[in-house]
Amino acid sequence: MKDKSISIGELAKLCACKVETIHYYERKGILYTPARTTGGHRIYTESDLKRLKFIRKCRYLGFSLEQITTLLKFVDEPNHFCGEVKALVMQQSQVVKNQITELKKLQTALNEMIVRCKNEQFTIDNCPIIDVLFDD
Amino acid sequence: MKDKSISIGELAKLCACKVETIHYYERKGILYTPARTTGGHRIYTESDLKRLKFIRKCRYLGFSLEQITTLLKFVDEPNHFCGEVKALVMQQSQVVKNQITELKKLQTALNEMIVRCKNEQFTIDNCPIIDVLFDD
DNA sequence: ATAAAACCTCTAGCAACTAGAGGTTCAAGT
DNA sequence: ACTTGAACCTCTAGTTGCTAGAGGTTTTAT
Repeated sequence: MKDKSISIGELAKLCACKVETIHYYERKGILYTPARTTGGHRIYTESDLKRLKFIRKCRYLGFSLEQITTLLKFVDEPNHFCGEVKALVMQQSQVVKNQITELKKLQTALNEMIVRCKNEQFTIDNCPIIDVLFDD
Repeated sequence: MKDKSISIGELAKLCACKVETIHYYERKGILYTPARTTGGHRIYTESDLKRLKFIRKCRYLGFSLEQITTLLKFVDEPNHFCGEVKALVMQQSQVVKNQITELKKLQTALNEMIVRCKNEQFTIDNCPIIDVLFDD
């Protein structure tokens, strides 16, 4: 019997998330509703663990729960092709690329502001940073 | 009279935001409660416009409304120093820097996944991307 | 005068959780 | 067997920064 049962607390620890997050995923239908003890506590299996780890890894990679739902559908249903997965990953890669581009612009703007401030003892009236922020 | 009055709709257009966003900022206390017409419509001034543009620019730069509240306090109150502003900007710069670092890691991971997929006709059972996502 | 656009307030929704109240069950130690 | 405390249960509401809609009033243009 490799399918030993796992409590929700253990599962949370193993996946580095909170118990409430697991509840939340269950409510959202992204995790299967697990078996229960007679007292009503949730009982998870290795396969639930695998699924939750998958979800958490995807979240880390920036996928939305909606995208993850799609990815899991690919996994759960037969007759899906690698290309469908690849398309999703490429889309996400593009999103991340755009985010990086935007953030680099911000970084430049912020750093320019910082170097402008020659004297930290100046009052706000003479603060070149504030001036920049007020500029159109 | 340079202080011509501005309607909320005009203000929204001038600041490239929605009317509801202005309502929201007012509720949050980040914009002053404006004068009203006898009928109850909000009347804004040039100075409100300047303030909202400041807020929007800060938002674009990634500052939270809480941080913006602090920045505006520096502006509104006397006896603040440039150094306080600089500290906030430097903090934000660091946040952005960390975000970029994280996103670059994600980008690498995603791109590695993409190049692994040699054949888009493979079914999910043979999908190396899915394998990666299931890996610890 | 009328019609349409713009405005008003209030409530609820989004993502992806997080936190808390108030109560029950489980596991370990005696 | 009993007790205690940790872990669990459900349910509701909060977070951030808006956005959308209902249902009604005011303003503006013709």
